[in-house]
Amino acid sequence: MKEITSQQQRVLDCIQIYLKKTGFPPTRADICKELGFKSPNSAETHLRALEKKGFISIESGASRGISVNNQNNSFGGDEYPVIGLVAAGSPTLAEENIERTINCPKSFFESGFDYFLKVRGLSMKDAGIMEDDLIAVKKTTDVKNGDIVIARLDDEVTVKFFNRKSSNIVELEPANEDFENIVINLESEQLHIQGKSVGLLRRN
Amino acid sequence: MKEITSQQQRVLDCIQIYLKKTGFPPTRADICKELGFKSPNSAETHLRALEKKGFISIESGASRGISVNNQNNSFGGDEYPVIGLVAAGSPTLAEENIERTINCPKSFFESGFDYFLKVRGLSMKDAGIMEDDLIAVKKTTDVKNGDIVIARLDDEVTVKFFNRKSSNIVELEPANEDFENIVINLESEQLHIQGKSVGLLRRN
DNA sequence: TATTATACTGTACATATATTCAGTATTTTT
DNA sequence: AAAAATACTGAATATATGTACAGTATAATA
Repeated sequence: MKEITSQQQRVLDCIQIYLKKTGFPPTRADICKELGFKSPNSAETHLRALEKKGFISIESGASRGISVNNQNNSFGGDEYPVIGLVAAGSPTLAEENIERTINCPKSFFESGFDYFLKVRGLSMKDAGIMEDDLIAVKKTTDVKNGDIVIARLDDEVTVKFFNRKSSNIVELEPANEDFENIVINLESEQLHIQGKSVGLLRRN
Repeated sequence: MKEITSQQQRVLDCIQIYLKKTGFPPTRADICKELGFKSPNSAETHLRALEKKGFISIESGASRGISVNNQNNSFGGDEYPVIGLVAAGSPTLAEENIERTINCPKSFFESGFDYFLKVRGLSMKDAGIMEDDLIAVKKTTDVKNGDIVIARLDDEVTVKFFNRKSSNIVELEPANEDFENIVINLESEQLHIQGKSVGLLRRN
């Protein structure tokens, strides 16, 4: 699959958005209307280019005969990034990088979520969170005591139970007796709550 | 949503199969060809009936302007049953009943799977399997030592590690020191392997 | 019993739509 | 420097397609 240009990407996005919204592909005219082109041939040439590069297939003669060549053909689903968490045991340097993506229906985890976090270490073992498990993370700062949160301390990211002791004191509690609580004084230390766990995915 | 007739169901199925295969909805003529109708109006009237009953929406004037009204709009996915496992701790009566279904892409768990099993009890706690977790089960009798299997003994179903000690002796091992191994002599007792775990889903 | 819904065939037609041809201009590749 | 790809406008056209109209027949409903 060759390189896609920015305009071709716009057209491809347009097709997928239209598909999601209406349930069927757009016509050349629809694409023009959406992207501001004034000739249906503008859409046509982009479609031919996208077909040539393998991003879409076009059924000749059929109206709206465009299909997006997704390897995993799950429409309605979305690609969610899997972010690697380097050492969740005692938190070390947080090197967040997208390892890959997983196609998963939007509504798969009840309250919606933003990405998967790959777990390292066993600090949350007793909460049933094992090494290489994927935690479905919803980005939010609205967390309650007892929530499993993804927290950042300086450059270190960790997964722990959240427990606010007082207005200034927060404890991050592991679920493994081999690990110790992390006590944070908000006056002297910065705590960034990146989100909370809304689910878990494990693949053997 | 009113009752659907068998013929209307055939048309609805036809639309969804066509969508899955081509990526775009069928024309009236396509439906006729698929179901053996000789007049496009046959398809038309069925479509109108399906629209009236709320199963589909039709964009007036647009070719192939059919969209299926799926509450969870995830095409390409499938409905997988969730089966309740009554007490996985020390195995009790296996009352298998479909609690509900979950829409999930077919390829979500690598080797494919057949249903979700809802876990009761904490006998597999140290393997990261907690109460109410959903185990993705692949139906198979081909299990190796160390696999997490779904096994039936008489009318009791349980989830345990599989460990064949000899040709006649199988041990089912929990992952929780509060529980004890189940030793089965295949000569005197019947062991049915229903399948093995290929993944796990947890929703908070 | 009259009415409505279901389940079709068959014909016809306006229009929605793909697609080709003729240009223009810029950028990238060879 | 020539060729090919990109990125468009604008007009024209064959056909793909929705949709209405005219029938026929049976089952379900009021």
